[in-house]
Amino acid sequence: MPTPERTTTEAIVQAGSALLEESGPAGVTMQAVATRVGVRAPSLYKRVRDREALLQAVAGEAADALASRLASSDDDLTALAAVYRGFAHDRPEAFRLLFTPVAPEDALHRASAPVLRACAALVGVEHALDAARLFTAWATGFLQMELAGAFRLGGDVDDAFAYGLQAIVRGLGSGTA
Amino acid sequence: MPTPERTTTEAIVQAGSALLEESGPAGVTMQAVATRVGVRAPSLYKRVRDREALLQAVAGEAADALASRLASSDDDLTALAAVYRGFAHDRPEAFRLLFTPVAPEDALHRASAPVLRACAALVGVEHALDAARLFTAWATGFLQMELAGAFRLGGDVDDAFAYGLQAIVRGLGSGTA
DNA sequence: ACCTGAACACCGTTCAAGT
DNA sequence: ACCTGAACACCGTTCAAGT
Repeated sequence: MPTPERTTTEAIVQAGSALLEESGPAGVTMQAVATRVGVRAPSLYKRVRDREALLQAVAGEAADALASRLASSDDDLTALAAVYRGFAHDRPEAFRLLFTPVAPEDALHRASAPVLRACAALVGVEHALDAARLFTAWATGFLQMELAGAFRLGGDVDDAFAYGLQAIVRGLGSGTA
Repeated sequence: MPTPERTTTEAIVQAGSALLEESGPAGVTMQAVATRVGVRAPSLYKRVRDREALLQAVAGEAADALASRLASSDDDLTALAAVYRGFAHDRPEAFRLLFTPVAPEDALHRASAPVLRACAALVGVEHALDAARLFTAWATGFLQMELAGAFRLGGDVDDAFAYGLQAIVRGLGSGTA
């Protein structure tokens, strides 16, 4: 006799995301997720291959959320940088997860279209990809350092972010080739 | 009756580093480390508070190794970038560990003196810290993306690295304030 | 004084048995 | 057709007992 479904993949992924922000990656145990969706741990395996697949799904959802925020931003690097930083502040653990081997390989890629457009406008289509990689690498590294507390000693973090962004835009704008 | 010591903290940390590169963070189990130094797992707790402290020590050793490489490099951003990238390629897992919450807070800080000197020469002492943060953030983000395979699609990675470095040096060199 | 086996708590995962 | 208790393998950690 069929049994009604007591949870959904979506609810599981959402529980995983919530636990991730509350307790970090180690807090995302199958048991904690199961409890949160009102089921026993073995039942999760009906919807999710294993814990790694669950974390991948959480990373995928985060990538989509980031992509959607970036897509509704202005297409210039200053606005995109602010949106990117806002996401990292709102969901620091998910942001970190995106740059982990567990993340789907194309996680970043999905979010990169607006950055590519902004870069093309600044340096031309020919160097847009290199420029986007420069911008993304800087922003990602900066935010990870900020989240890790690497900027505790000296200086204002907001100022350092603005300084870096300006220098990059300057460097890209004055490109020779 | 005293028993001779059958291992040392140094051997334990070195075993941890080797296992980290061979099998990633999950491969650094207390049992695997113990086996590698010829002892049983519980004995490790004589030298190391717990697994997290062991990983911290591994991260600390990696930070020292990186600092030592950077210290014997030329004090210009191009040379430092190449050394930084070389370290990330030689010890990718240790490099990743350095930007993880487990890393000692001052891990990066220890390696930053040469970068600060190079930046001071380029933009003056007043903006050396902001410039060093720009450079370090870019290099770190770029290398993490490279290690994660985020550059699989299109373009030459070496070229993208050189392009980014040039744009940053250009942007820093043409600073206004 | 250091090392170890045994034990405990906890986790991921499987599977036969329930409904 | 989905859910669950029971079981297994594995891991981190503690501790009394060995030498």
